[in-house]
Amino acid sequence: MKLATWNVNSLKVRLPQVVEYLAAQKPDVLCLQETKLEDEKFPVNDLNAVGYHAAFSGQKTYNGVAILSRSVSAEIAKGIDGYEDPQKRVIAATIDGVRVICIYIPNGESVVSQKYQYKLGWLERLIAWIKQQLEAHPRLALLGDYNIAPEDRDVHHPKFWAGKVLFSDPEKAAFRDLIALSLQDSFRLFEQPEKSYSWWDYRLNGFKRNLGLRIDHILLSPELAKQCRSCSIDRLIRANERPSDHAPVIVEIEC
DNA sequence: ATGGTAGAAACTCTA
Repeated sequence: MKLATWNVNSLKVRLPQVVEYLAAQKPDVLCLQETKLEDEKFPVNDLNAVGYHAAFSGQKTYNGVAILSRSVSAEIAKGIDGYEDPQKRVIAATIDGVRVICIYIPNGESVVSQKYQYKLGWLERLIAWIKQQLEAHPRLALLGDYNIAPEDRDVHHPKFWAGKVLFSDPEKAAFRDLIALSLQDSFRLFEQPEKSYSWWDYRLNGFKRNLGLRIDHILLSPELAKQCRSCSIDRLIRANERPSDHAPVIVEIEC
């Protein structure tokens, strides 16, 4: 089983690239973030036509998440249980016996911003909810744009980034809290190239200079981690014409 | 690496 995640930064613009990616990788599941589409405008028919079902939760202009899958998804749930949030950042579904949770963690803007406080509060709610979800679903995968680079090796210039949003101590602590729930960072289960990143700023020629951060992750429950055979970042997707600023991350699970 | 891109939508906000 192949599970992937990709922040597409507008599904309207990126739909042709998503269709191409589905054809190339044939993932069983593809989680999307920043679809930036109201549900009425979600391209269900285009995705059905290439063999994928879609569950989605979107809004105009900002945010928006979706789960595309070859098999029909069950128990679709939107948002974090018991947390009213007008921003569409979470969708979950059970697919082929795996609880797939697609998340778009707030960016936070900067550590002095109100949005950073929203991010930290949001993470607290997420962690409490995932703890419950793990009890209910031992085969669980948490995929998405975390907007957190967990370690120095996930950042092109850790000294420059120290204390900044995406790499501040409270954010890294929240990531460790998720790991402490027994989740494993699938990327680090395997040997990886140095300077592996999943996001590069559109500005400053970030991709060409590999000035990136690894902020897109696939965390797996122990049962799934045991069956995980590979995890990689499809960095070449970032070299497309009119690219998203993120590359997809993909895992193979033996099941 | 201390600038300024990309997307959506409206002339600005978000990332």
